[in-house]
Amino acid sequence: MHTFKQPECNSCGSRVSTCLIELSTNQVEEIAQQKHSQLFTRNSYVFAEGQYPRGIYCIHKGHVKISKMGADGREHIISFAGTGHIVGYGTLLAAEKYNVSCVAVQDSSICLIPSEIFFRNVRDNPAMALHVMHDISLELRATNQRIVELTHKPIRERVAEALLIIKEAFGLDADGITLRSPLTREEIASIVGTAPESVIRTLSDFKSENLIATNGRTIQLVNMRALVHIANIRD
Amino acid sequence: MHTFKQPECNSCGSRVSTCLIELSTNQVEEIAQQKHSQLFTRNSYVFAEGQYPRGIYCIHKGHVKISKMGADGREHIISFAGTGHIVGYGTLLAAEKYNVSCVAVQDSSICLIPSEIFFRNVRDNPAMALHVMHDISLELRATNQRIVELTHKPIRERVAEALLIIKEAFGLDADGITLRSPLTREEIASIVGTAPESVIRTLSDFKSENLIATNGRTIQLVNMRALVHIANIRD
DNA sequence: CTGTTTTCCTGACATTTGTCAGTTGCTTGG
DNA sequence: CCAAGCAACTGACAAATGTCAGGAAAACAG
Repeated sequence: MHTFKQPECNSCGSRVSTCLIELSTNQVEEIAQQKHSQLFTRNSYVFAEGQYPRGIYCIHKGHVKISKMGADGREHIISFAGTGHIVGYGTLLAAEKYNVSCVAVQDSSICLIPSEIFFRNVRDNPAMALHVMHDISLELRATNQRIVELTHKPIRERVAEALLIIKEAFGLDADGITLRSPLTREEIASIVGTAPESVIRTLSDFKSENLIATNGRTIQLVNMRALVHIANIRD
Repeated sequence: MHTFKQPECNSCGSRVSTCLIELSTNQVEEIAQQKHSQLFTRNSYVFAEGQYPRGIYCIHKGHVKISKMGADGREHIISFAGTGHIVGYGTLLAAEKYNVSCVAVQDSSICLIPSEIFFRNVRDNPAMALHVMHDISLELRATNQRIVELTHKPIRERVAEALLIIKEAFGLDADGITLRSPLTREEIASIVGTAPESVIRTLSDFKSENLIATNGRTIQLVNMRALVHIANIRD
């Protein structure tokens, strides 16, 4: 978690997949000079609930989870972000302490862009401002969706959906079925909002129905179509 | 639900409690001329899931619920908005169909501000843009909070919390304890994310513990401090 | 490679919550 | 003001999920 060779902003995925696409070459150059880059190992905190934001975080390489402590002391994973994504602008714009934590789930290289330069660009650049609003609004939509799913779907459906969420976030191996995910069963339970045992049991069911195969922590999606059907998505 | 005497923008609460506070007198005047005002009776839709947004809605007087259909066909109430609030800008900025519905829970007078004029002001007025971002970010925070509460708290805690949410949204009568709420037990269940019977049972418990009193649909918060404690809020 | 630790998995059981049926009591519209 | 309809409430039961304990397997550090 110490400073290392700085990633290049010009070749960074965040340049093309986020609101930073609205900036000129000069403006990106300015960010490149002011950013702070760090390597985060698995399970180390990028930021934590209760801290004050100091800027926004560009994920140059790797994956993080956005999570939050429940009243029962159990973690809930709200979402994932990976290479080329930006996290943390919501809280910065709300001018509040973080109410979620951001934790690396793989060794990840992540840059902090200080608040000041972010705000300046948002204020001076309407296209960037609209882009940010657009992204936050999409996040809000996804979160609303999630509320209803977590509240009204039985565990079997939610576990199937969690597998699809993991696939979206981490992708598949070359074989086209093996999840590229470092997540433990407990972390999957934190997506689903249940106990690890319930996840394990449901995965065992899926296995005996030949919908998935497992090999230690690794999961293979054998019958994706059936999983989509079970997940009962209608969006 | 037909056109009627137009409310005055200049004396409207939305002028002072929302992003519209950032606009000049002239700009407000322009909105006043372009807005469409309607009276919505209880249970009538302001907008519905799946429709395309045509602008943002200022609640001049009344209350609405923001809700969403669950996969099980049951309604889930995500939030409330009342006099002086604006709803619907998230979806407009996301440039998507509504993924939530907005329904009047009381007879309400609500104005539609067309997309075009809203976007023009957001684009030309950085202060307004920042204000909008701020508000959406707060909404996102609240929604994240809600996810964890709904997923990790038992029904008793969630019902207590729902009573406090209703108090925040609708306020109390002059006696300082009677909820000014038109909500049915089923609607409360839709906040809590459970069956109406479970809500009724929990309310009966609260009643026998002298935390609340009821009179038909009406609820009185007799021991607020205890309810806050049961709700287990830590924010 | 090997021992140690963590995670995965299973079974039995307790608890919570949902469902169904039926009664009572508001409340609302003619 | 009265009647019809809807909402509130209760009890008994079923189903889903959480909890606890223990063994097997995998991951990891040295």
